[in-house]
Amino acid sequence: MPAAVEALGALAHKHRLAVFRILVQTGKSGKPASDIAQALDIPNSSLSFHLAHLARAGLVVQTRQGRSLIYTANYNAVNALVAYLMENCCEGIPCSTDAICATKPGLHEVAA
Amino acid sequence: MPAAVEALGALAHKHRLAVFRILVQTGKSGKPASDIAQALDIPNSSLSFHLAHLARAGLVVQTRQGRSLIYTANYNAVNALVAYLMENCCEGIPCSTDAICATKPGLHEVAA
DNA sequence: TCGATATTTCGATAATAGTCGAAATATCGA
DNA sequence: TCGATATTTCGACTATTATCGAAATATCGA
Repeated sequence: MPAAVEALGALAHKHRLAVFRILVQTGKSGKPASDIAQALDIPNSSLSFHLAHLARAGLVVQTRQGRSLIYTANYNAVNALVAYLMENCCEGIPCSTDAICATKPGLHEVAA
Repeated sequence: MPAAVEALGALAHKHRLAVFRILVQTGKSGKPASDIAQALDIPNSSLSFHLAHLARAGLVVQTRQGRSLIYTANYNAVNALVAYLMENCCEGIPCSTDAICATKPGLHEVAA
């Protein structure tokens, strides 16, 4: 799963991790790039680079709304990542494998 | 939490992710460096670099056993990472925050 | 269509990370 | 103590990633 390396690499940066956490906390309504840039206080071109990185890894989804591009966290990507990390954990000793968030019907589902 | 960036960065590499997953699957008994090197087919010096990276990030723990150094996965580090990623998720809409593995009393606990 | 707003792409530069052979360190058994 | 085994540290090189200003693209309202 080279996708897992890409997702982890996308999160392994101060600014990108901050962006992702903001979007996780915001929920399915998402935030425009401008709001995020203001929150982080970095140049637009730098933010754009990081948003593209997160999107390429499937961790965020971009949708246009007028002149703004709205970014939303993809919770399922995190679930998949954790499932992959913990796959066949611990020589068969039972572990919780519950999804962290978002995959239960009726709760804030986001396209995978 | 710069520790989260460090942990994510430690996992964001083909070889280190493979090492970590092997140790997750091995459980608390752990594996010596030599076994891991053989499984991955990379030079000792390269593996040593990656193991040190994982250890620095708190994802694996090293203990000596004779001439061998045994490495063990630290499940709690992953739990902490996921908790941090999903903190205050989704504008208060309820989410599962169960630990993935290893923090329940009686099940394969590893020092944090 | 034009000017303003929102965001991305480009290009150059600076910084960090990965690779691997060779030498160093630690432990063991004889 | 000595030779063998297990692993790490060092050093030099290459490759990848981050940064940010300036120019390009997309959308809107008038």
